[in-house]
Amino acid sequence: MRIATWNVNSLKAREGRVEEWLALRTPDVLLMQETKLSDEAAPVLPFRMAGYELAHHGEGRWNGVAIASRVGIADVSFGFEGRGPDAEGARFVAATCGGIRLISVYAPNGRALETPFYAAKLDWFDRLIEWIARSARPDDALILGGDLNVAPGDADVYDPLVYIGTTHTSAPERHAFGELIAWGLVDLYRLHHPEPGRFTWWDYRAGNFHKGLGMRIDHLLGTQSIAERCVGAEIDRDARKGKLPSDHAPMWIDLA
DNA sequence: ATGGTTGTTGCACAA
Repeated sequence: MRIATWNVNSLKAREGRVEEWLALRTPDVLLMQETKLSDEAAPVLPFRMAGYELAHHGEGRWNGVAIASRVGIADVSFGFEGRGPDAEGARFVAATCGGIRLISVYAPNGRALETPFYAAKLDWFDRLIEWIARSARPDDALILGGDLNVAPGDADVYDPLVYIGTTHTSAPERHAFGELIAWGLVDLYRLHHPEPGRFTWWDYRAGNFHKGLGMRIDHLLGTQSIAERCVGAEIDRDARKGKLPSDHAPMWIDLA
C-alpha cells in the first residue's frame, strides 16, 4: 500500500500534473494540501475517472486540504469543527482508507516570529495535538501527513544558520513537532533516510531548487504499527521539475 | 536571501 502527500499549491493550477503523477507513481492514497478550491470546485469527477474517490475540504482562494483514495474512503471528518484551525481556513481533513485512519493537514506558515500569525501557528499545533490525543490512540493504525511547515531538525534545512530567527525551525515549532512524536508518531521518511539534505520544498525564487536550497517541511508520521509495516519512503524530486511545478515535491511511503 | 516566483472568484498579498 502506497500513501503519498503533496502540497500542490492550487489543485486547479496543478490538476494535470497531479493526474499524471497519480498514473506514474500509483499511490493508493494521496493527501493534498493548498488545493485553494471550494468544495464545489473540487475535481471530483476527474479523480473518479482516474480511479480515486476524493474527500475535499476547502473554502477557495487559500488553504484547502483533500484525500484521494482508490482503496475506499469513509468516516470523513473536518476535525476541528470550526473551533481551531478552521477559523483560519480549511487545514484538516481525516478519513479512513484501506483500514488506516489518515489525516491530511496544512499547518499555518507563521510568516515571522514576532507576528500574531506565528502565535496562531503554535496554537494550531496545540489544537492538532489535542485532537489527536482525544480522537485516536497510539496503537491505532494512523497516519498524519501533510505540510507541517516545520523542519524538525538542522538536517532538514540546507544551512541552519540561515534560519536563525525565522519560522519553520524555531524551538517552539520543533517542540510542537516533538509533541506529535512523543504521543506516538514516527517520522516515516527519517526511518528510511537518516541522511541530511533531503527536502520537500524549495522557494520558487532565485533558482533555489536547482541550487539545492530547500527544507524538509512535508511529513508522513505514522503510529508504531504503521512504522513496522513501512518498507520504504521517497521524496519525488522529479515532480518539482519542469513547467509550472508546485513549490513542494510529493513524498510517499510504502507499507507491507 | 532584505528576494530573483507563483498563485489567487487577483488588481495586493500570501507563501
